[in-house]
Amino acid sequence: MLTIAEGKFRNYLKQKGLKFTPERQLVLEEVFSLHKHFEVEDIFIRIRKKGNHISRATIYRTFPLLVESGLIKEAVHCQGGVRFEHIYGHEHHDHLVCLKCGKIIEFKEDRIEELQDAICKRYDFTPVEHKLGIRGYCKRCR
Amino acid sequence: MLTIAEGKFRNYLKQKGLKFTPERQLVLEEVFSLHKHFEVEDIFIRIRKKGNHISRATIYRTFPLLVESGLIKEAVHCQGGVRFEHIYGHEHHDHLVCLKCGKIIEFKEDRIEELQDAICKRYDFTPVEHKLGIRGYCKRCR
DNA sequence: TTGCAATTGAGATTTAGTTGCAAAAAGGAG
DNA sequence: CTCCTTTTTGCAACTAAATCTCAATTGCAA
Repeated sequence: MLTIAEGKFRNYLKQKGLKFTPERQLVLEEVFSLHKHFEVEDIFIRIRKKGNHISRATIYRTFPLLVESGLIKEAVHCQGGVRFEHIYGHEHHDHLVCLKCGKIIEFKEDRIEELQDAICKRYDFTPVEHKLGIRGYCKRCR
Repeated sequence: MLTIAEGKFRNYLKQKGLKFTPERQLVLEEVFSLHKHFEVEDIFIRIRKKGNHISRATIYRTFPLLVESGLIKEAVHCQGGVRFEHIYGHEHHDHLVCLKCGKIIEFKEDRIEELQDAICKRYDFTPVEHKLGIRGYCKRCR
């Protein structure tokens, strides 16, 4: 899984004339060791905790490359910070966000794609991606 | 239109024990003189251009009140900054965002509400609002 | 092995937004 | 209308997130 992602990343870098450095590898590994939404700071702290050295600037510079290469993307914009999530190895999904406890429920609903196509046809628009976020209250916070 | 919005705002403020000040009126007027997405800085500049004085801090403090009172809301999270749009006097709609030119097309599609209800039922979730943003290319940028 | 373009880290810088505080003003009570 | 309490304002200082600068370093292709 990580190996395949690494391959994808290496290809992307090579094709852009960029280099696969130890720092970029650290970021990639850390990103794929998590299985939930994460932000720059999470990755920074985890790499440092393991005793490896990296600067925040490097992580900030690496994230856009991971996005560009199709491995991660900006997640639903929830509370405050910018959060990311994996794309690679995950089906597309959307989010329910609880306004009280902040819990995020992921869901999958194929009819959204159908709707997207119908709407885009109406406006002569070529879709690349969509993000649907439903905010409200989960059953425990209601 | 503005008068009614002002009434709503006055009611909200009174009910919270807050005051309707000339500065808040300026912000309200400026916000409702625009008919598209806007951000704090836009409002600041427009008020200053008209020769009125106001500080950025006051606008930053007023926006949450306008949101709380149901007059405006944070719009689709497009490129960079936080943008707002009117709620009052506008039906709910969602957005197509062109990745190249940044153009925003608003659309209305009732089936999204139906889908939302079906999904929320599935997860025992009580929806308050949703935001659907479709990113892609408009017909001129394709 | 060499050379050059890309990369890194550290800190400076930018940008967006928030906060503390003293002076000013809204607006209800009398 | 005046008084009094509470809120509001503006300014400047501050914070946090992200970006940039630049010298030193390093990958990697030839």
